[in-house]
Amino acid sequence: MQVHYTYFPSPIGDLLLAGAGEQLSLIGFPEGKGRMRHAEVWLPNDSAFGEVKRQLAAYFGGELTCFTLPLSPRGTAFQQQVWEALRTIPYGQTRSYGEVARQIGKPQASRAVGAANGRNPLPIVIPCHRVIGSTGTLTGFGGGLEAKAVLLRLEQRHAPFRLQS
Amino acid sequence: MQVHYTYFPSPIGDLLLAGAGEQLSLIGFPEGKGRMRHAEVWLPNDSAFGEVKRQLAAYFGGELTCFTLPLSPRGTAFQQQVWEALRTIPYGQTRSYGEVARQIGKPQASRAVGAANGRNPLPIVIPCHRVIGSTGTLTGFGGGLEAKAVLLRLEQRHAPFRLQS
DNA sequence: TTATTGACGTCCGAAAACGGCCAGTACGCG
DNA sequence: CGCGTACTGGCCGTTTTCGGACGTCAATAA
Repeated sequence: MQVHYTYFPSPIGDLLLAGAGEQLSLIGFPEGKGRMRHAEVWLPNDSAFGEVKRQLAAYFGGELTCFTLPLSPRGTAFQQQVWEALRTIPYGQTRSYGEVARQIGKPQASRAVGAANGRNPLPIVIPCHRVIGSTGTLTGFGGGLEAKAVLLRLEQRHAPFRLQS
Repeated sequence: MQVHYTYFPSPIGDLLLAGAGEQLSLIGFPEGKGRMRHAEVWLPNDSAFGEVKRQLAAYFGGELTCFTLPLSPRGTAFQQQVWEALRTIPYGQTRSYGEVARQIGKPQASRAVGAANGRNPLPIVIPCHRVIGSTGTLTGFGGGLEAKAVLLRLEQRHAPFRLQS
C-alpha cells in the first residue's frame, strides 16, 4: 500500500495529512507519534487532499461546522464503533466518556472508550476533542490539552445555538 | 497477497506446493500443519509450479542432486540465516545441529537451530532432513522420522561420491 | 470529601515456557 | 576396559502468557 502525505498549517500547529488516494487515513500532530501501519511507501505530495485542506481552513475560520470528507480510519471493530459515535456529537457540544460508552451499548466501557479515543487517527475531523471527563476536566488529547481547549473555545464561539450560558 | 497451490504425489506422501507466482513459499506434508500467514487468498491451480514438480520428480528419481528454483521463504533474520546454511549442505551428506550453529557463527545456538529447522517452510528443497543429532540420531522431521529416513537413504544410494562406507 | 473497587478493550514490555541440542558425567554390563 | 544408555545443566530464538497502564466512571466505604 502506498500513501501520499502533505502538511496543513493550523492555529494549533502543522498538521500531517496522509492517506491513499483521496481517502484520508491519518491526521498527525507536530509532536504526535501518529502511527500508520500497513503503509509501506510514503510519498510527499502537496497537491493532495485539497478538499481536506479547504474544509480544515473553513473549520478553523469558524465557517464550517460539519466535515463531509471520505474517511478510511483503520482500527478494531470496537474502535470503529467508538469513532462512529464520536461523529454524532454536534459541533459546539461535549460528551463524557461514559456517555459515549452508553451510546454504543457498553455502559461499563468508559475506560476503553478513553483508550479508543486516544487512538483516533483523524482528530478534529472525528471530533474526539468533544469528549471530556464527567466532571468537566479535559483529561487528555493527542495534540496536547491546550490544543483541545483551543478547539473547544473555537466551537463555543461559533456554535449556531448557545444552549446554556 | 494471493497464493496459488497444487499437490505433488511423492514417495513420502502428497506434497502441498504453494506460493505467489512462480515463487515457491511453502511445501506442506499431508499431515503437516504448515502455516502460511500473510496469505489472504488461496487459489487451487494445478498448472502452477511446473518446474518445481519437474525437479521434485527428478529428485525422487535420484537424478537430481541440486535444486535450482526461485524460492521466497518467510522468516526471521535468524531463520533465514539457518535456512541459507542448510542449502550449503551437499546432497548425500549430513551435518549436526551444532555444526550448523557453528557455521552461522553462533556455536551455542544449536538448539535454536533445531527450532528454526522445524519451521523450515520448504522441506526437501531446503534440505533440513540432512541435519541430524550429533550422535547420529534423526531426532525429528516435519513429515515424520520415517520420511526423513527415506530421504536420507535415497540420497545415500545416489550420492555421486561415497565418502565413507 | 476523599479513597477504593471493579468493569472495558487494547497495547506493550517482561517473563516464562517450549522446542528436531549437546557436552559432560555416571552407571551398568560384558 | 569399551560401549551404550540415561540423566543433567546450560544454551538459544521464538511464541505464549501475563500484568500493567492507559484520555473513565459510578457505586461504595471511611
